[in-house]
Order: sequence, then C-alpha cells, then structure tokens
Amino acid sequence: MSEETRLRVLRAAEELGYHPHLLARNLAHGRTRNLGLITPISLEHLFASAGFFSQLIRGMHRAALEAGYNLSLHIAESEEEAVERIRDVVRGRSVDGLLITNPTVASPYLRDLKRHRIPYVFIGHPLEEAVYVDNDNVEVSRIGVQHLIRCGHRRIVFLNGPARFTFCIDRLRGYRAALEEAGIPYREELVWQSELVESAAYEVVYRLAPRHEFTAVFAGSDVQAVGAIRALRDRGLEVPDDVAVVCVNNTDLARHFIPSLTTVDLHEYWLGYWAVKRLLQAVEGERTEHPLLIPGELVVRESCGCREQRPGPEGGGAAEGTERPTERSV
Amino acid sequence: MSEETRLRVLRAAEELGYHPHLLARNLAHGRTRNLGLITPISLEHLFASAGFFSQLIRGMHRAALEAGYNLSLHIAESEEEAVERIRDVVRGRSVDGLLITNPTVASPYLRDLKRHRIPYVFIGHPLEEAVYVDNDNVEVSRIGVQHLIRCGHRRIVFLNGPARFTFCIDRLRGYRAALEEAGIPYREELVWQSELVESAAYEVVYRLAPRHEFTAVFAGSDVQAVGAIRALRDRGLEVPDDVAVVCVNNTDLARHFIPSLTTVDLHEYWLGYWAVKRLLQAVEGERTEHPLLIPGELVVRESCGCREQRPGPEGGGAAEGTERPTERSV
DNA sequence: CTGAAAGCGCTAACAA
DNA sequence: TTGTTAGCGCTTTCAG
Repeated sequence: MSEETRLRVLRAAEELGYHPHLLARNLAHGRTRNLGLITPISLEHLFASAGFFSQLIRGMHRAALEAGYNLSLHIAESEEEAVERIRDVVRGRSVDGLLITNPTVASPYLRDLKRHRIPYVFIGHPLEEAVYVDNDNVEVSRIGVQHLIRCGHRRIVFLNGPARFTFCIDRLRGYRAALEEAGIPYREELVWQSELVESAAYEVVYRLAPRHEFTAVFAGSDVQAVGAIRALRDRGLEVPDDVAVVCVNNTDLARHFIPSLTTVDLHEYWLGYWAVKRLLQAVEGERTEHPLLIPGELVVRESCGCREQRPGPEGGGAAEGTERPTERSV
Repeated sequence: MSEETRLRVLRAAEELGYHPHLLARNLAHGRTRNLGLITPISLEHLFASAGFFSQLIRGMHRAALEAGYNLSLHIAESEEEAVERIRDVVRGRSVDGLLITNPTVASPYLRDLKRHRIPYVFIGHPLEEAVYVDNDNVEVSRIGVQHLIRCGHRRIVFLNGPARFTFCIDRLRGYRAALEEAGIPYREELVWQSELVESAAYEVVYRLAPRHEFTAVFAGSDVQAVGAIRALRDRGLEVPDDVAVVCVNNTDLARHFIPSLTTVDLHEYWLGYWAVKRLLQAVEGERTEHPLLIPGELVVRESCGCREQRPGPEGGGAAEGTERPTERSV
C-alpha cells in the first residue's frame, strides 16, 4: 500500500470522526488491556502511610500508560474481601494481570491466583514463592542506622513494626548488619516493637525508655517516630539534643514535624512503576530486566542532630531534602 | 421455566466452571461498566494533601462497587494532559462516565466533554455551569472561624489559598459570614494569601505578622497552618498561648503535629462516594437525590487553645478527635 | 495487495 | 417457553 493512500485514508477517518472501539478490538484480541490493582488492606494502613498510596499509584499509572494499558482499582479492606475482588475479576476476565499490595503470611488469594494462571505481581514480598517487587528493606534500615552510627551513636534503639509484616523482618536484618559492620554488639533489649500507629509507639517508648541506656532511636515509620519523640519528651528527653531519631517514610509529617525528621525515602513511585513493568513482562513477554528491589534514600533533616538548626520554614535549611526526588531514575 | 431447571442449569454452569465473559457482554450491551477518574493535577497537590486522594478514591470505589462498576484511573499532571486522557478515553469509548477533580477557571476539557455528550461529574466546582459534587466550603470555613470566635477571638487572620481555586473563593465567603454573624467588622488587611505549601505560608506570615494585631489564625490547609505556626514562633509568638490556630484538612500532619491542630475535616470519603452516585444517576438514570455539598466537621485539638493539655500520645487526650469518622453517614 | 467471510462471547429479537 | 439467528465492532484468515 502506498504511503499516499495510507495518509488519505487516515485523513478521511479523521474527517468522518472515526475512532476504533476499544471494547470490540479487545474482544477480538482476547485481552482487555486492563491491569488490576488489588489492595487487601485499608488504605490508611497501606504501608503505614497515606501518602505512600498516591505515589505508588502514580508510578503504576505512568508505566501502564506508557504501555497502553489501563489501571483499574480494586480496593479491599481485608484479605477476605480481596479474595472476592480477585475472584470476580479473573472470572469476568476483566484484567490481563493483577498487582497485589501488602502480601502477608496468610495471602489466601494465592490459591485462586495459581489455579487461574493469571499473571500477577506482588508489591512487597510474601513468604511463599511468588513474583514480587519490593523496597530493599534490609538496605533501608541499614542506611538509616548507618547514618546514626556516623553521627557517633552506638546505643541505638530499633523501634520496629510487628513481625507479621515481612518488611519488618527484613528491616531487622538491616539493623543488625549496620551494627555488625561498625563492630557494635547487637543487644536484643534495644529492639522494641509496636504497631504502626502513634499511640502504640508512644506507649512502648514511654515504658521502655527509662529502663535502658541509649542515645538514638531508629523508627520503622514516621508515625512511630512521632510517638517515640513525644514519649521521650514526656520522660524529659529532647530530640535531637538528648536522643537522635531517624525513621522510614518521607512524608508530609516527616517534613513538617518539629523537629523535622531525618528519614529514609522509600521511592514509592518507582516501586509502583517497576511493579507494572514487571507485570507487563509476564503479560506480554517483555524482555528487559527490571529491578526487583527499590533502593531507599537518606534524607537528612533535624531529628538526627547532625545539622545545625536555622529558623525558617521546615525549621531549617529548607533547600536540602525538601523536594521529593521521586521521579529520579533508580 | 421452572425453578428446578433454573437451579440445575446454575449448578451445571458452576460445575463446568462457566463464568460470563464481561467484555463480550459489555460489547453486546454497548457499555463498559467502567467509570473513569481524571485528575488534572499532580496528586501531591490534589486539594493540597496526599491523604485526601486515598480517602476520595476509597469512597468512589465503594459506590462504584455497590453498583457493579469498575473504577479506572487516569492520572494527569496538568490540565493539558487531562485533555489528552479524556480524549483517548471518550474516543475509545472505554468508560461510561467520567469523574474529574480540581476543575479550574480554564477547564480546557469542557468543550470535548460537552461535544461528546458523555456523562461526567466534577469534584469541586468549576465556574462554568456543570454537574459537580463539592465540599461545602463556605460552611467549612464558617465552622472553623466560628470556633475561634467562640474561643473569644475577634481579630482573626484568614490565611487563604490562591483565588484561582474556586474553593478559596468560597472559603472567604464563609469567613466573612462567621464574622458578620458575630458582629465583628471585616478587615481586609487580615485576609492573607499564600500558595498551598509550607514555605509560602511561612513567608507570608513572617512578613505580615509584625504589622498587624491579631490573636488567631484560620488557615486554609494543614501545611499552611504549619508554616504559619513556624513563622509565628520565629516572631516570638507561641501557639496556642499567644495565637490560636484552626485549619482545614484533617490529616496525619494535623493529628501528630505539636501542637496538634484543630481542623475542619472535609470527609473526602463521602465526597468521592456521592460523586460516583451522582455520576451513576446520569449514566443509568438512577432516581434518588444525592447531596451535592458535603459538610465539614470540626475536630478540636490543641492548636486553638481551648482544651487543656495533657501529656500522652498526640500531645493530649488521644481519645477525642483521633479516629477519623470518615464513614459516618452524612 | 485487496476484498470477503468467519469469529471473539455475549444479548436480543424473532420464530417455532 | 424454547431454539435460532443476527448483530455488537473489531481482527484475522483465506481466497481472489
């Protein structure tokens, strides 16, 4: 066919206002060009931070768009509901692949998933073998703890989340690794644990703080850090003067809290982006290799005490660590 | 057809593992059972708060699910991109209706929308006439300012957002209404304006605070409140002792900041829920009347100074105003 | 290279 | 009631 006729046809189509009907095309092709996102946990608790979700979804959407796919939302408030959502969606064949966040030890949907041989990828890693993309959580806490060690701390409390989350298990490994590298003995009594809400963190720290000697706290999330800081204060310990604090999750709260929090940014955008890329690999045999583990990045602010404090917005030197480098290539 | 045969058929279908193919069904029906969400602004700035989005989307998803619809995401980082997203989606006929957030004065997609006569509803209200669901923003600021007045304040600064957002225009009306009701004269010099980020709020307040007399600030968002509080502090004014602060947006930041912030909760969940309900009205002629304006709700914490402070998590009396009443009926 | 026809899996309209 | 058939709007295959 000549180039000229091609263009003439295209122009005619344009004039007549013709546009292909995607549903019909997809039916003929036997695919939907839809990717489903399943969240088997209430969104507020999704990775312990509301902001996490919007970034994650943004990255996912970008990758999907690049490949001409749509992202459809299937929010469940529990794993049981997730089982239903997944069942509906695979039965109706309304998606070509599934993205599933927050896998747990239980992951009751895994059976259905394997039986129906629909492509899927987890965000976070389950215990059972499965395709996943995750933060490099070992690295994440290693980075945070290393920073505290460089600031001169040797007695560092780790305020971790519950061990039922696989990422908390990984984080503990990173904590130990950092200590070991610095030749600091690991002390079990300095590893504390709380649920991922402020009040729980407050209580644990308020109770345990007087019983131990320590000069720094590494907290598993921003809200836990805030709970810890409040508890320390109520025990007469100021942050960062008496105790240094570093945490995970670079959120609005971390940025704006007083003192502003030194955090490890999780780069949720890229977590979502690569999760979709990887799913697409399975869906249409894309051949490129994609990262599985997204590195974290330290953002130094006031709570670790290694930066001089100046007055101004964000309590000091707004320039650095203010902009989220969420879209930098990893 | 007898009930018995009906059941036998159903059982047979079950045994053979038959499930209807949604794509085919929808093609035959000439509809998609898909609702598209368009966000013509970067998600971080969506209504000036990251948490806003997850709640909004959760409400939307719930309403869609109840009606057997899917929610598909179309994130744009600008209005120009939104135009593209919308064009693609209506041309491919891949959604039955559209939800569009953050309409502005420009709203360049309105033309296409009207031409293609696809059902749509805005979240927030544009200037041009259009179907929308919105927060009752006049009420929202009236509630906040009223609270300050009840606390005994009469010289109340309003730190508003930019007037290019329609909600900021509404908020100003509520501010004036509250003053008027209390017989307090309106003073233009007490209405300040900043972009919806902390640094901008800081600068405005730092600059204007020494030039005026006031005992309270009503801020248009949580981050603006934080910027204001920091600026006041750098001017030697403590919150809530010297200046009381109330703001809009009941976020993690508002909850956990020190002092914790008295806010007006926007009930984003219901905003999303009713937006979808209303869209479905247009899509399939549902007949019930749905609310158009979602009321806000005051959550009293420390920053307004009318509550005694106690030590503990969240800086005092965690019980009240801690749980988000997001799913209460409106 | 072009045109006709079959089929994707369902719905709806029409005979039987 | 039941069975048959013609679409829905596209892709793909197979003759012409």
